[in-house]
Amino acid sequence: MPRAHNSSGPSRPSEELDGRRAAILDAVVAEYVETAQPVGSGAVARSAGVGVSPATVRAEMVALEREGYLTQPHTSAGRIPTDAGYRFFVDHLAEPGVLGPTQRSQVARFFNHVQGEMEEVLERTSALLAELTSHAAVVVGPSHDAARIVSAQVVRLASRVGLVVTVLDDGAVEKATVELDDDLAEETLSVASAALAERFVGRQLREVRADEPVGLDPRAASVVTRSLEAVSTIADRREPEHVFIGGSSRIASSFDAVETVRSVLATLEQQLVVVHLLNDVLDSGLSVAIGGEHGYEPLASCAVIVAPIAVEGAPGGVVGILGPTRMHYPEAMAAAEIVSSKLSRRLAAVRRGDAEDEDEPDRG
Amino acid sequence: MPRAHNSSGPSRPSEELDGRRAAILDAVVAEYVETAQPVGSGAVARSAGVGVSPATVRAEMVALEREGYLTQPHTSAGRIPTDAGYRFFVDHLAEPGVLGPTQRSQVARFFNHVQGEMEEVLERTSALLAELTSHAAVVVGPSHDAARIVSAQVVRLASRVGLVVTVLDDGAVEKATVELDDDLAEETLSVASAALAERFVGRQLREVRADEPVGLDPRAASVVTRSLEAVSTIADRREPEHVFIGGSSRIASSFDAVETVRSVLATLEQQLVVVHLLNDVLDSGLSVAIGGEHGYEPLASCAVIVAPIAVEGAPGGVVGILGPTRMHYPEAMAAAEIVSSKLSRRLAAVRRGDAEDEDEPDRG
DNA sequence: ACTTGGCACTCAGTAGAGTGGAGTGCCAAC
DNA sequence: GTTGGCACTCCACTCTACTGAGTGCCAAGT
Repeated sequence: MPRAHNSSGPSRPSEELDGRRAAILDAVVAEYVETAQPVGSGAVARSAGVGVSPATVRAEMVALEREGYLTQPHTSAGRIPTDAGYRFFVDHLAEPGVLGPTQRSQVARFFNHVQGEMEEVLERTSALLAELTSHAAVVVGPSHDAARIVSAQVVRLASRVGLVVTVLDDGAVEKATVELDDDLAEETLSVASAALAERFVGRQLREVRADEPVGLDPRAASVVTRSLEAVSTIADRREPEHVFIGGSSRIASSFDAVETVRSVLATLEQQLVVVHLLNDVLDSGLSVAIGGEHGYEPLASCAVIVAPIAVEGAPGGVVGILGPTRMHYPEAMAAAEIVSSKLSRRLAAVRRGDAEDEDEPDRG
Repeated sequence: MPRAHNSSGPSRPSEELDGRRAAILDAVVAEYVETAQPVGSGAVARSAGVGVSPATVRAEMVALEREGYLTQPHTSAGRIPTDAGYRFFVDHLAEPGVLGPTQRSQVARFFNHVQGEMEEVLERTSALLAELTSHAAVVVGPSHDAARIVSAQVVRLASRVGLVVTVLDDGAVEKATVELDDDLAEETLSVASAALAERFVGRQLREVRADEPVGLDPRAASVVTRSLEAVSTIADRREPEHVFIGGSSRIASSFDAVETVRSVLATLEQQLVVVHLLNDVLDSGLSVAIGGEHGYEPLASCAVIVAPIAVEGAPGGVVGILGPTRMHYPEAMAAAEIVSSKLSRRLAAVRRGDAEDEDEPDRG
């Protein structure tokens, strides 16, 4: 968690940098994030919190560069933070971000008014987070891994087409088409449906495996067998989570190299990769992965912010922000934080069967 | 439908341009699509099918510019086709495109091997079309407007949470959560479920309206009422079609102005807009909308190619390609054509309950 | 009556020179 | 240890000149 930086005071305990260098790094990051221009010693010396002359700043900047926190695009230019520089900033310098009142009320309004099934809520949440931060946002829903089947049936769609529909206790619905014999009696279908239910309910999807039903009309048994096959296939193939990506067009505004834009977008298109990325970052215990810290080459110029969703204590997915390393970290982290926590409460409330949880009025 | 152009011969009947001008326009389009550079009279004169000197070409180009088919970036540059120029090219000059053998076998292999529910097939089809054309691709699934409910039930997810699940005869499944009274008996739920089924089955989703159930245990009646409400809400809100967009990252490669990329991507994010766009183009009877022809400002530098999906004669959605106006129209149109027709057959086969329709082996 | 080669002209693009200025590293003085 | 001074570097910008692709026009040719 970020700690407050000492903007003026005496030396503050720090893992690697004395107070002055830290303040200079802080100033460089702040300035560079704002202007996107290399920051010179003059600007740093002018900035509040650094009470020394440009010459002194220069000497310190040389040290910061030697230690890997800053870099120079060319000899006679100012400095730019390296990934390590941003990392130090995030870990030791950044004050906890706060959202503006407009944004806060936007979040409150959203969660007070949003309705619909979980998928829709997650989708719209990703759009909200993108809007809040002006970056691309990702929301990964809770895993269905542990969900149990509460209902299973097979219904007829057309004379030779049936649909197996299973409902999971987390609200997910899975379906699979099965071929039916042409002259299958309605009654036989009901028998098969009942047999399916008996066999499925209470189990997890992936526990469903093909076996030979016994003691059934052979025609019904055939339907059951096919249904089992179909369901076990989808259980194998299905992705365990739903991924929703919002605001990916904002990637275009974040980078000026069109090739970077393309490769980042291409990566976002691979939803599986995105899920893995977020989970990797989460597993590593970080809330931010900067530049190369996650091992994903095409996203080397991106920073990823994650915040876990927790539904009643259990991990329930993750929200993420994907932007350039030159990013307003505190604000973005605050946004991820508040959205994930609100979303967590929301999902828990839905699961408990509460109506709306009006904890905060939306003013504004 | 495109007709063959006369690459050398005598005057061919044309709506607006005599053979030579048409040939020149053809050459300009072909060259510009290839090189992205303004095309000069020299290059045109050199190109096959135009047997005149650069001076003559220049004179004709002045005419073509006056008539609105060509434009000049600046005085001493070559010419670029206008939207009208592309339009004439598509309508009168372009030879019907053919896909390369690699692409053809790619399509065949795809449709022979793809499996899963319709949503998955559509999603992957959009990726296929994007891959084939190197442009963004859109697939809009069949409308659910006419679908009838074949099954409806309410199941319990948690003590106070129920889920209404309706299955439509086109294979779609809709769901809506309902709040349950805390101590609702299992049996009452079954009664409500049965009542729901009785009331729903055979109707369309939007025909479901709240009314007072009679002759029921009041607690079951309350469940039914709430379920009716929930379902009629989703019937109102739901989008009538599923939209799948593939390869949107390719937008980044198509334009060099980053602002164009951003605005096109932002438009693609609004799925509803995309559906309307495609349907508008389809309704206008075109298979291609170039530049400003569709009225969508942010896509003014794009061309849209559409091909309807027809399932057993009825309209069943649409596939689309979104790229820059400077595009290989014949090939893209051919790709849209073949994918939509294969997809149409595929969907019809699923509906009939056929297994796989192996009409063409995949060679290579 | 077209077509064509010739010709003067236009103008984007490039290369080179020059300049300004932001920023640096170093050093001597404080 | 800090600072002002200073020489230096080098990007960014401007200005100029030049090239060359391409044009429009016109008079001569078929």
